[in-house]
Amino acid sequence: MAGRIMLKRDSGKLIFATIRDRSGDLQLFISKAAVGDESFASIKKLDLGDWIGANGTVMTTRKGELSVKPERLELLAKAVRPLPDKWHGLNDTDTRFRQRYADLIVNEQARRTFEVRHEIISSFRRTLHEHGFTEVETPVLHVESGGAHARPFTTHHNTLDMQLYLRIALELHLKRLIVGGMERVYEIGRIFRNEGISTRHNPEFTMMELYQAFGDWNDVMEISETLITQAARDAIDTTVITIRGEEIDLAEPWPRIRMVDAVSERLGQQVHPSQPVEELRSLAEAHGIRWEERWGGGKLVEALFEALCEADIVRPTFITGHPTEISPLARADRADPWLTERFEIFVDSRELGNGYSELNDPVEQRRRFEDEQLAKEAGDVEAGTIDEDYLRALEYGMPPTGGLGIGMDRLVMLLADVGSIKEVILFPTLRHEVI
RNA sequence: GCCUUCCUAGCUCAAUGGUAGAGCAGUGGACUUUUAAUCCAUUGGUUCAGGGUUCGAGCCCCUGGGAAGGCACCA
Repeated sequence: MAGRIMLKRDSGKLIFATIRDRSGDLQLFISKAAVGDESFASIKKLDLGDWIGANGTVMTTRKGELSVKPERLELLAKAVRPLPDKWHGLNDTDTRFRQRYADLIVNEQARRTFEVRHEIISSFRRTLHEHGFTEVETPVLHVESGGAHARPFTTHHNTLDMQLYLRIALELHLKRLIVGGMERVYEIGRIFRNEGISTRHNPEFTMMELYQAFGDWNDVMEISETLITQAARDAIDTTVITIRGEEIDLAEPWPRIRMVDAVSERLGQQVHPSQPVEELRSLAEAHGIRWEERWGGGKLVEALFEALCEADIVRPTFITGHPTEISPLARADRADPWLTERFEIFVDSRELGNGYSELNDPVEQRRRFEDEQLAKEAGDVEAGTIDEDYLRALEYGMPPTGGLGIGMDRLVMLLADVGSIKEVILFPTLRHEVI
């Protein structure tokens, strides 16, 4: 067997060493008599952190610990740097994130978190496979930056001499594949947003997006529950998690609340994006929201929701019926053109996912893009532009489709029960280290 | 970008403005059944960097760097 020396207890002619590989810890019982004087002397010189290989027999010590008694022991790789404190581990977040290798060596918690991450992602792939979805890969380098409200990273291709954007969403390419007749596609991929860094935001993060032809928002809400509940079973062996001290069973149906109803209930008066914008502005002002001139009723309703309702959401909840104004790619509600057939999944006040019945009318989509373009020209740096190729795709005919996006990093945070996104990303974005 | 807090040995942490320390790791020694082994001895410092105040600064002040949390933005 092979492993890294994590602990060493030297009692003269007998050395106990705890070695670790990815499957766990094992004790070596190294007897001077069994390995010979010369070899024993070199084993005495081994340090914590060294990688060794050993051949021997399985035995039990007097205290009953299963051990291996080596006849031969080989140094595989020397650790020149000392390991962090064997008892206290590595606490300094700066060192833990910059030197993740050291963090993983000594912190069990860090190893577990990334195992949970792996189990969640592979669980998603299994569930989606069972539902007949095809995994695809779409470009990271985009000519147009679309599919979400976010500031992109820009880059440049030398030979083509063209400006490119790192993708901020997977959406528009995946829906092109629905036009192409692939019917059920998904991608789990990295996206990039040139925005602030916080406990919930990293400039590059992992998104799962799926699109299902002949489905709508109700179908993808159902898939959301299935994906996440099954991921919990696979990754942490339970669907019951504790959020803010409250025990919550993910397997129970998630409440569905319309955004306008949540705000109305909170305010004690009906709110709707169709009402005069002045009324909504004064409501916003009454609650300390700094609104902007270009905001319509829809944006104001969203701002009210964020200010008044978001903080109170603990258990997974579908907030539905987002205003059309803030949902340029979602199909309008068949019963209310001011709202869309859209939902966001909120858990513990954080947005975890987003989905809707996709807008598949190229004429209506062009109108929405034009509104985006106007907002961009008016100074909204996150607004999109008119993606002519996407419109051309829609003109070939996109079947009615339901779409869903889930922020994988935040899902890992939820199930692994860690408070910072840096804990679920192996190498989070940090400033330059001054050495 | 803003606010608050933090940065001392390889790691985890101490140190009223008055000689920079402990535990672990390392080094030397004792020990053939340990479990963070134990015991004896011992090495190790540009106190994040630079400036200032002071007889004297790890500690007070200023500037810069990095981190964490919060706010803003967002998923």
